[in-house]
Amino acid sequence: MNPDTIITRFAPSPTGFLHAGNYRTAIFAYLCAKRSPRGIFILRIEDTDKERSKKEYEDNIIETLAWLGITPDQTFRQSEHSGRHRELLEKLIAEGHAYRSAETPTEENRRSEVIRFRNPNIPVTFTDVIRGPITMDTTDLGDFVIARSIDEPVFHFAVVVDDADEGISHVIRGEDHISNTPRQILIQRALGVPTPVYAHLPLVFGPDRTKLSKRRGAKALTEYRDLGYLPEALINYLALLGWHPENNQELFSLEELLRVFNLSRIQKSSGIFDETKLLWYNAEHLKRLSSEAFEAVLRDYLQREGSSVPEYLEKIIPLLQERSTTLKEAADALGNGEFSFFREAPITPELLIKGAKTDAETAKRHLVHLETLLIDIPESAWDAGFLKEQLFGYADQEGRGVVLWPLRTALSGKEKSPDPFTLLALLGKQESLARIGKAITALV
RNA sequence: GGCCCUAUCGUCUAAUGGUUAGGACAGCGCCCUCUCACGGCGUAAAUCGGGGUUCGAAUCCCCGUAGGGUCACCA
Repeated sequence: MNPDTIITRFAPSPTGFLHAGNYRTAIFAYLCAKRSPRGIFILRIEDTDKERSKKEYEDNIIETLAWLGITPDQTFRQSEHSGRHRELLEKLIAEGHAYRSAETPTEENRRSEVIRFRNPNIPVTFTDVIRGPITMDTTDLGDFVIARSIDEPVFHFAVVVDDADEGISHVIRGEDHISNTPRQILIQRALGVPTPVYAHLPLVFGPDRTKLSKRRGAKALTEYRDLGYLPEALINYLALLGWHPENNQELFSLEELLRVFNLSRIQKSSGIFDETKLLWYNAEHLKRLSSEAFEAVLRDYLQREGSSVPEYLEKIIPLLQERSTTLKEAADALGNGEFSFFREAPITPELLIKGAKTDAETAKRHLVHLETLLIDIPESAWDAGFLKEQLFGYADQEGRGVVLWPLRTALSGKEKSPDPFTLLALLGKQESLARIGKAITALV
């Protein structure tokens, strides 16, 4: 094995939906492994807690990782290794590093016998890549439990065995595991397996500065997909929450991250998950897409949400792309929002003059004049640029607001919309003239 | 409480003994503009406190303080 090859794992327990902080850990572990030659990233489902582990959660983890594009090279389930756990447990007992211990069953702990580790009661020092050397006295751990029975290893024992068997070179996990590390090192020494490199990531908190949790409104990551976020945006945001490149670059694709990511630039202090900044990343990544790619992801999104795809979608893709910060926003704009002008333009005399600061008579006069100008423009020349050329002189001369506001509202039926030239081009000559005619009538 | 970790604008962060403490998001203002969005420009905003060390400290050391983690037959 190449000594530069890094093998990392993401080892969630399928006992609930994972939040952004968990996936940030996965992203860092993935980047760390994949930056090295032939690096391997392993997904290990830690399902030793049989009561609380659920298939539903496991599926969600796999689905989310796939959506993010963080593909594991191998996937294990910890329960698959139970034979190996038992074997090493027996070895430890035979060698005197562990022993069967008689217990008095209590309300919570029903067993009358468990397997305990014979604690040498020594200080253990390990070097964390992010924090430097950390020393802890293991004495107060006592002879801790490593298995509920010979066939039911506890987390601390199972991780050590699996990490060793899978050849994990770097353990990248949350800071909440720092105090677990010394006892795991004790087990490693008893087993005679190497101690991996440890990198304990700072935690991610919610805006209320408390640990991210479902209870406090933290979303399962798939909810962001449903809200119209791009996986690229989540990856980019999460990677830069607690890590920073050497320059000021903010926008990264996964491939770009793979080129510059480095464990040594990870922050020591915990960060706060900021949805506002995530939204900005999403808007930026949406803008970076080619219009073909944008259309494709939007169609996917509409399909997944069960929304209909309007026949004019293709025409307004550029507008949608520029104006949307999420795919949901684009979908909403398409449905009943600012782009519904494609279906209908409900006008009232009030709307037609509202922002023009003029009276109905004047607005009508301008619309009539514009109508005569437009009638002469052939369909073959009917594009936004040319239309603006033809009409802008008049608007400039008469007052832009007083001319353009009635025109724009006549076409869109809305106070807020794209500019009138874009609208004319989008609607086509026939529909545009029909709407202008309607507006003129309304102003009588 | 014991043990452990952490501490720069509201948020994410840069600056590894010498900078007017830099950037980004959000905020605010201005410009562009018929409206909305985009875009451009600008503005405000921080080294937790106290002691050292040093010619010089955001940076190194100590003590406080604050926040967090962990003390399971959960992971």
